[in-house]
Amino acid sequence: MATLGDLERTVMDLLWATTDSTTANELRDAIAEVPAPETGRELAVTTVLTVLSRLEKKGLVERERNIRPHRYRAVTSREDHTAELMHEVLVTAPDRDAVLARFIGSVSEAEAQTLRTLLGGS
Amino acid sequence: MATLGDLERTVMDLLWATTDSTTANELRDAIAEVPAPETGRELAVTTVLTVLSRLEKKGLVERERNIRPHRYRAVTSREDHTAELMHEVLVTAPDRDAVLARFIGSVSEAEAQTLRTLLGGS
DNA sequence: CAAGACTTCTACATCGAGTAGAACCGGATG
DNA sequence: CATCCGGTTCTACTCGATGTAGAAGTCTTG
Repeated sequence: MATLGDLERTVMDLLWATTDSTTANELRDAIAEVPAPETGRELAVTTVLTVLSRLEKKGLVERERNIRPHRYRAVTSREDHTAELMHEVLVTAPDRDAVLARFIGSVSEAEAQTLRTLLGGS
Repeated sequence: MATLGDLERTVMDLLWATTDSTTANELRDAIAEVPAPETGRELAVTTVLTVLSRLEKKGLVERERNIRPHRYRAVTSREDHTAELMHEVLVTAPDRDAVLARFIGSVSEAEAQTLRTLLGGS
């Protein structure tokens, strides 16, 4: 299961935050703005590029290589990715129904309502 | 989010497989029986103990220290643990409803049915 | 073709996890 | 009580993932 490090996570969050592609430089600047990193330090662009390459290898990011400042973007939406992860977790247990039962108990009433709607039919 | 290594996972699976507590030695033997590890090798007991300590630190395992061969057992059931993990994943995304929508689409019809039943009321 | 922008290579530190020997501890036993 | 032994804790080493970035290589464009 693809676990992400802090920086990788930050980058993905930024990529997920926009629909269009971004360049490594733009990302470097954006990262500096993120509140999290105590001292909103400026990372070296190469650092960002390394992370992007790793994320690309993990299949989470893809880039346009034909144009010069390569442009990167997330392969899947954050929602799809998250849902996929949840499913991966679900199938690690043999008794899925039992897990779902516990899971239902952990979501808010509003979310339960959403689920009822989604499951609507038959 | 508590990620487990292969051996840690194997140990948890064994602990989850039984309701009563176990000793490090019993676990060492049980691990040797597990098919997975290519060569069902015999690990050193200290290895098992180290893993158990780490799992204890992670809050997944607890032990009886008063008796001599300490006896270990999982703190929560596999189902509870898995459901908890799923929830942790869910809340990493801002738009939970959207994630749930995608998630519902990824479960089998049988599981969807289970969910309908679980969500029953109102 | 040279300069600057951009990318890839290489490298190192840190951390989690697998693995286990060395040292330590507490109860059984002569 | 001194000893022995199973059992536990300490210490340590390796390996892979991740953060981080300099050095070196490669386009682009004037």
